[in-house]
Amino acid sequence: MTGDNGSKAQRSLTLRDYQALSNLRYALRRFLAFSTVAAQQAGLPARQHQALLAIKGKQTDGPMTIGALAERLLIAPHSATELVGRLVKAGLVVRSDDANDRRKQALSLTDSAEAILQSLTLAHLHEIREIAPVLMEVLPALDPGKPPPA
Amino acid sequence: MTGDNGSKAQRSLTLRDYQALSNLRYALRRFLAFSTVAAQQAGLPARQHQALLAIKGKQTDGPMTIGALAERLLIAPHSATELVGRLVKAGLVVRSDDANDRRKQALSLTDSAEAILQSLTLAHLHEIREIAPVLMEVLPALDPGKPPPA
DNA sequence: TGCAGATATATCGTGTGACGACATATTACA
DNA sequence: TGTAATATGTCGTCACACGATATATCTGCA
Repeated sequence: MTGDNGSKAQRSLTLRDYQALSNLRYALRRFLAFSTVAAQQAGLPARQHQALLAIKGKQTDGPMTIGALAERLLIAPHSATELVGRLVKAGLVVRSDDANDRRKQALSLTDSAEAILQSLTLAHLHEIREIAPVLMEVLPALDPGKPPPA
Repeated sequence: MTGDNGSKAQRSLTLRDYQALSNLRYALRRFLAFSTVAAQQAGLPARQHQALLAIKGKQTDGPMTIGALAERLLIAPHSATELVGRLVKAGLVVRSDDANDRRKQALSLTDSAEAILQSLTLAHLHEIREIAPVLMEVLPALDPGKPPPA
């Protein structure tokens, strides 16, 4: 095989395309690494922080459930079960039976979780103000239809 | 007085702030999930794909080394050693001794890796054109100095 | 009304991959 | 030259997500 697969046009890929994509991944990694470190300094694993944020930032009506959390975090429902189990054990989340559908578990944050999440969210907003310009710069470089403003 | 809350004003967080941050994380998770699935369909663990991209997209002169790869991927050097070991075993990367500093290992992609990476990069560029508008929309919502267009 | 299937959550064993601790090889420099 | 610093490698361990499976609850339809 020659690696020329013919099913898609590939002439357009230049070294700069690879570099731009690599730079995007690097920027994302740095943001995620910042987030991970910030969460761990606050005493919780990154996944647990994301879960708290997803519970707090729920958009639709009604309480957050295990299943909805799984969808938001893009993990399997039973993985969300385990994650929530760790959060409950850490005193950050409380489960309560949903009155309408007793299969469901309504999730809510404890005061402790609210305090930690507020602090972490402030830090993240600050960090995002640092990296947003980087993203705004690297994203257009990846779209040949919209080259960066000259 | 022009602007005001640019650096120190710590206005209290509203529910919208949490929602905006939650939405950003969700968008990032979807992109990373897309990337993971695409890589696995190409027969590669996500980390190995990222390593290939980092090697291919190297910006500075000279060959990629284990240590430079570790810095780019934000992992410990000995983790990069293990990662490269898996890549070599998979026939995607070749090590060669650096002539100038024999402690270093010069890394290069095999033809097979080049082909896979090209295909994956095309798919990623296409996906980014889909999600870039989402990011462009959610990012300003996180910066109080630049609220989103009503 | 009753029961099969769907839905929601929970449990257990497994596997991947990063890390800490430690080891080895090479280079830099006092 | 000897000693610290740098670069890479090895091994044991651990967290966490998953697949397979189990249980509880709800829904629809005969």
